[in-house]
Amino acid sequence: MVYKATEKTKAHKQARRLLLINKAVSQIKSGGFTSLTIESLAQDAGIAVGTVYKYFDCKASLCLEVFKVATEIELAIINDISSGCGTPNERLGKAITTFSRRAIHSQQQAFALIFEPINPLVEMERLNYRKAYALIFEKIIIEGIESKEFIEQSTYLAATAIVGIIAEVLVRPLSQLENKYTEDQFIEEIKQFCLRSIACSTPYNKHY
Amino acid sequence: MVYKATEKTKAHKQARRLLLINKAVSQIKSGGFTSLTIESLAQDAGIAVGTVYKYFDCKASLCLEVFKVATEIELAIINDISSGCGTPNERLGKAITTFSRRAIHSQQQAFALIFEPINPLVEMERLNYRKAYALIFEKIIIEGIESKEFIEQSTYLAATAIVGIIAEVLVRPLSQLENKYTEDQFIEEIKQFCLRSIACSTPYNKHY
Amino acid sequence: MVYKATEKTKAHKQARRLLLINKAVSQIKSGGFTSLTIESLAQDAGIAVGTVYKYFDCKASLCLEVFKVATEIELAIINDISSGCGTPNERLGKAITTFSRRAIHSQQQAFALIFEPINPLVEMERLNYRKAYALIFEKIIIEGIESKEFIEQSTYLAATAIVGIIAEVLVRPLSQLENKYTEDQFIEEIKQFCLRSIACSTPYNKHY
Amino acid sequence: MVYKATEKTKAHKQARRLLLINKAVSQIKSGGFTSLTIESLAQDAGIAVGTVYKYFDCKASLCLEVFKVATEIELAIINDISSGCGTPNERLGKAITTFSRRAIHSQQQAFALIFEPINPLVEMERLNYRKAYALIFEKIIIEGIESKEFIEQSTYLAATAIVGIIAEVLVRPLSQLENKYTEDQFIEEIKQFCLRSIACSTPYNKHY
DNA sequence: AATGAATGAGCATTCATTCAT
DNA sequence: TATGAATGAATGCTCATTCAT
Repeated sequence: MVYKATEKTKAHKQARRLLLINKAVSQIKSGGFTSLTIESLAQDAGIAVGTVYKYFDCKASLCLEVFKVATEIELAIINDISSGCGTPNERLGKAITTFSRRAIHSQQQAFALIFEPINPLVEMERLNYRKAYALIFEKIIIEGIESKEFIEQSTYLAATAIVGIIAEVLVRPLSQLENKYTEDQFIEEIKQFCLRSIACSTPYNKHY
Repeated sequence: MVYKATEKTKAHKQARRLLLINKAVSQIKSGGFTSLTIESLAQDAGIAVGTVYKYFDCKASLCLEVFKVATEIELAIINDISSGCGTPNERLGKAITTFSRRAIHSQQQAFALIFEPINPLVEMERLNYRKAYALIFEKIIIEGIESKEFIEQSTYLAATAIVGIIAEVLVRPLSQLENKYTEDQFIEEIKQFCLRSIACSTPYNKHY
Repeated sequence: MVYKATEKTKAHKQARRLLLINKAVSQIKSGGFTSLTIESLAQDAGIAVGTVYKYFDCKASLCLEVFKVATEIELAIINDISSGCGTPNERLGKAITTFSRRAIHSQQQAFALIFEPINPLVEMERLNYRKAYALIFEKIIIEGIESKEFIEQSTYLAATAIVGIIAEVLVRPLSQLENKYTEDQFIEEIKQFCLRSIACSTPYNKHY
Repeated sequence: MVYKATEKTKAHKQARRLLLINKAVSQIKSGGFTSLTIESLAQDAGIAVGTVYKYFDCKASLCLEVFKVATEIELAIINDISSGCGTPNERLGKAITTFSRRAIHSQQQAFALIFEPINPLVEMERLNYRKAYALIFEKIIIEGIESKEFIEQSTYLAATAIVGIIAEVLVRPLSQLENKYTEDQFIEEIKQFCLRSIACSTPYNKHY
């Protein structure tokens, strides 16, 4: 009986945690981590300020959880694409375009997850997240190297560079795209840039 | 006489401004813009809080000034290298390695100048600064395309990508390098990655 | 149960608000709005600075509230007298003497409410307050004109003038009365001055 | 020789004082005493901040001087009119309309001189200024009482009330006139209101 | 377990006044 | 005498965290 009650309690507690995290994710989606305060979160979740501290030690660890959940969703999406069928070249291209498109369409969230300084705890986790991303890209790159589709290179650098390019080109401006290109054209450009470097494929039939 | 006095005064004032800016730069070098408060700056410079406001309207414009001074130093260095002699390939390579090396050695400052959100005024200036960087790289890239050393491509994307790669790989971690590589090796890797994409040169005699 | 708790909480919150407002009123009574600072108020109420902001958005809205509460008390008193029985002449006379007496006895508060510049929000409210005052006086004046007790005239001007006279004669000096007259005599003078103008009644049996 | 030099110096000093006072008057004309700072005044006069303190002990006494000069100009104008020829009724009427017109046309200055809280020193002087005004009005009123044009009354109250009415009706709103009346009509109304009370003259041929 | 009121350190900014040159 | 750079106390406001109920 007691055990069961505890079980129930635990489940309830976990549900509350998730609710809080989801609400927090919503907040960072629209205003970044800056807009996330304990008070606004509590209000949003319909609970008291003090209650938040029953589920999270302090704001830093709340942010950490929020960061983890949000990034894991992104990671899973990219991971799915990467594990799909197709040549490494195709799969890497798809991963890059997907990542790019998501970055454009959730620019504020992408900015928060990739750039926004939050606290040392999160910064450390961000390194892990970047590593995870890199690992996904790296896996494809390694396969491509093995199949001779890609040239020999530092897979760590290549994977990290992809993130850097997309972040710099699409996320950090937190603004409009160059209107010289459509979204599709721009994403295609980015893909080509990355693949030229990794696959060392000379592009043809492209005119600027 | 009066003229001289004014001259002297102006020089003195400019000297004090510079002192403050330098002290501020020191602060952002070790703790980023976050650690820069008017009080800490005043204390650091051995003056009163109110005195800071004799030299700067408000904190926002102080930050702007600090940002400008620090970035202009960086820009000038890269610009010098870019305008030197050598083929576009050589010059772009040199620019990339120089930028990389400086980023590694003043990581906290590089982070502050490239990433740290400060205030809208600085963010606008940052766009200019990024454009200036891109323009330097773009100039070489355009020359390279004209001399057929580089392939046809979006020079805007290429230039921006360079900044993104270096930022992501070297600056954002705000941490140690992968110990697999020496600093020199890593920088060489970055250069190769960028040049492969821009010059589409197949690397040879490289072993990983 | 929950409902009750909310009720209680609300009542408590309202009580605290009132406490703060009352403390603030006390402060303006002795030193005007100038002497009212968030810190002094907090200290006076025995709470922390931050707590004040649980009850009021900002200092401006606190001042507005304080202003409203204090003026509404004054308005209600004058209004009661004005709606009482008696001829317009009698009622207007009573309203003027009551207003005068209160102005004398809470000179600093009267000054704060009528003259002291505070902030745009309060200035706007002050216009409303003056309008409300004028309306009370105007209502009696209009009745008096209808009953031919008062002559035809600009009721707006007449009502405003009453406030002006009392303010100038009793409030603004922020000092002692002419010792030539007793308080009662002086108030009687003011009443006669106003009524002569409004009712155009030639006074008789008065000796100076 | 020394004596002469001192003379010259004194004259020079006096000239500087006047320059400063005039500049200060200009400032309060456009922005009230609030806008008058030692720094803005020094800049306006083309001298150093510290120099201002060679001519005035402190800001309070500067304000006092400025207040005195500005009010004395106003007083002189009203005084001229009051000492002119005509019956007391005519002269009082003229004084009231002149005062009113000046108040409307220099509302900001009128506000500063009549209402704006500055400092205890000035507040005391303001009482003198009001007394001076009252004295001018009083003189006419006393003459009118002697000539039986005006009824017996407290001349102090009557004189003060005039100031109060004009201040309340024209100055304090620091805004537009009721658009029901033209400026001339409104001033005429005010005159009539005052004269009805003081001269106890039943107005005729007026329609509202 | 939940509440939510209370905390208080921390920061940008203003301006009359001083004093060494 | 004139300068003007320097002073520093004072104030409104924020928000993560605590704790009595």
